[in-house]
Amino acid sequence: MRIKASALKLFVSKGVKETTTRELARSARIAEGTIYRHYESKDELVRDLFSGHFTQFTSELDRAQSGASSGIRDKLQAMILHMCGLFDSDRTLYQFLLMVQHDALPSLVSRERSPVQVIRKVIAEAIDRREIPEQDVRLSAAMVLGAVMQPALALIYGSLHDRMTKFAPDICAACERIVHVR
Amino acid sequence: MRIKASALKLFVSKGVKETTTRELARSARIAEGTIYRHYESKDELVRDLFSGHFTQFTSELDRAQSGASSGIRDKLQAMILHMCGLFDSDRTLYQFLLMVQHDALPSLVSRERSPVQVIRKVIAEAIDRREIPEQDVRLSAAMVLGAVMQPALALIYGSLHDRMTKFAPDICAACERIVHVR
Amino acid sequence: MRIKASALKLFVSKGVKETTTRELARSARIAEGTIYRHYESKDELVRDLFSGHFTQFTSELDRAQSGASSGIRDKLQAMILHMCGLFDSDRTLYQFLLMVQHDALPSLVSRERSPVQVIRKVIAEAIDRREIPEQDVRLSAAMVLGAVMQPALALIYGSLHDRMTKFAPDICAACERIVHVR
Amino acid sequence: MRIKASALKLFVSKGVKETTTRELARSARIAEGTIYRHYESKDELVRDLFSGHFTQFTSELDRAQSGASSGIRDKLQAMILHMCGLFDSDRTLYQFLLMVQHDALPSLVSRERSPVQVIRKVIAEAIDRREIPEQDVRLSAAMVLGAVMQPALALIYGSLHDRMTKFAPDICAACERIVHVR
DNA sequence: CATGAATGAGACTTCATTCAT
DNA sequence: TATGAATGAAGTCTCATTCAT
Repeated sequence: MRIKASALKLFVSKGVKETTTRELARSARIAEGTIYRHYESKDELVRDLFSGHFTQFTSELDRAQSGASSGIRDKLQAMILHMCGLFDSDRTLYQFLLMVQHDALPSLVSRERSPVQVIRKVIAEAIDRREIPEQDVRLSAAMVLGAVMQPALALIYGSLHDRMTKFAPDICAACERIVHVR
Repeated sequence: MRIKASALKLFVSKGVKETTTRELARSARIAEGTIYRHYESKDELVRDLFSGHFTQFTSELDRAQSGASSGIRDKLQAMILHMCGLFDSDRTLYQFLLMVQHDALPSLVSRERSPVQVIRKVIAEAIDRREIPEQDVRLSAAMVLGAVMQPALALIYGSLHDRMTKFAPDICAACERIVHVR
Repeated sequence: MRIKASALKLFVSKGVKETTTRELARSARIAEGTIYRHYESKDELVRDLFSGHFTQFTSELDRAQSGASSGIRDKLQAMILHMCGLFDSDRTLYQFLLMVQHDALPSLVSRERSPVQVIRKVIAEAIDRREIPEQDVRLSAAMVLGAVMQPALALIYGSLHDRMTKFAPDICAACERIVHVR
Repeated sequence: MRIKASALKLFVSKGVKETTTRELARSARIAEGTIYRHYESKDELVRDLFSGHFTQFTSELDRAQSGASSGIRDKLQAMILHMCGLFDSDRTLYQFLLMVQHDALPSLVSRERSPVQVIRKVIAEAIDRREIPEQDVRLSAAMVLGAVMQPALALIYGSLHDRMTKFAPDICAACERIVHVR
């Protein structure tokens, strides 16, 4: 729907609070009042948008991982490629997902089913399979996620250039080393 | 000063835009108008706060690094210990620094002198010294920073517990592997 | 529109700066915020009001003058009658026009097309037609305008009574003598 | 005193309401609080300033008039020269006196003893002496005042140039004709 | 379902005045 | 008596939300 797409773009580019309903309406080519036919409030729109995309992204990440062959190397690669691919194809959505970690949004998001959680699972299963040594799964998952997210930020703020997919191999290699593959 | 401390706490805990001057004044135990004897506007207060702490943090990180012996291992460790130590001693300030990367704040901050920049320098010098192989310095620095920042976020949002310093050794080890030490 | 009428009245009776948006809203029987759906700021409202009325008044004065037969006597009379008539029919508007000369409003108003300018033109043309002797047109126009404006002020402040139109004949005669008619 | 001189200048150049006590203090090279050692309030300062200068000006005008020989021609000339002289020597003060007629200041000023009142007296006495014909003294006095004030405004706003004294002879002649001298 | 002018609570800011030093 | 930081009432303006059309 046009509202969601406009809202996403505006929220990402100027922040949620600094996006007014007036701008939102203008950008979606609808009247201000019309927003309230679809959402009870601006807050509900925000919530809907965030949880929808967050849930979907988590599912996709999980699907990418489970679609890969059973080694951690392949699973890590699948997840990282998925994230880099999303960055390159829809940077706005990607940034939006990044926002979730910050602002006041984390409250909106379940800790149960989240990207980190998927990464944790992959690492935990690899440990179970003795592919990698015992380690603090939560810490490793956080570091892996960080090693993907921070380069994305660098791309966004211009200190890194090119498509993110180009960096995928190096990121994969680094993540393998983080979790002690081999 | 009481204004700065209160502002920092409020900005971190609820966001800049969602902190009103009224709350700020009440929290600092001053009248609302008094804010404006110290800062021209709320915006100026934000700017002052952000750039001040950001600059200081960057300098401290640089000092930590240069104080360490000349190997990259020691320098990485010094920087990571510094960041973990700051997290444990002043989590509010640390979170504030995290905000700088997101929101609309990055605009306030010079890309010239920033934490990543310090990390980049350390890596670049290690390459020059042949301690570690050729690599994309910008990418490596981003991944190292991510491997420190993301665990901090996990601590903040409660998926990781304990003092951050306890994780420092593991983070150091991971970062060394990221940049191919040995 | 109700806003303009209320604003005019209040600006005239208590001054621009001393009229608050709250009073303005109450007087126009609208909400304070509604003002800002019609004008970008209080300043814009002031500007709009002033320049609009000033321009219109200048045009009317010009029309009055050009509608009269070609002698300076008739033209002076037409202009003076127009001004006296306006005073009697809408004293508020007249006072508002007086304000334009003072306060800080003159800046808002073009020196190009103004009442004095119309009077100057009438005098200059009469000189060209040899109806009246050579003279400093700018000075004469100023004195003529003054001989109309000051009695209006006297009426406003109560040292002169009656309708202004009653004084028109005497004012006309005085103005003719100012510019040396015959 | 420095306060009065600074206040006069600021009030004239930007208006009373738009001059802040802070500016006033800075301009007078004193602390803001010090103003209140000399005046109970900003309002009192305004009142003091206005009525003081207004009274003094009225007295001077009266003195100028009574110092002249007994014909109306000389008395008019004396008054007009006095006003032109004041304009040329202290334009700020002159403008300030002009303000009195407008803004909300008239309330501050007695109708009893004012410049117009002096002019009225001169005209009334000339009528008594049969120098000039019967006429509406209040109207004539207003027109005379207008014929002096409006050129001053023209000088202030730049549509007339030169020193005002240069225009005095013409203004005198015009005023004589206004009141039917000869 | 759509519109968009109106609303009014509340945000940021200004400034005359006070008061401890 | 002078200072100037602090005050807080009041001003201008914003914006999510409502409602008559």
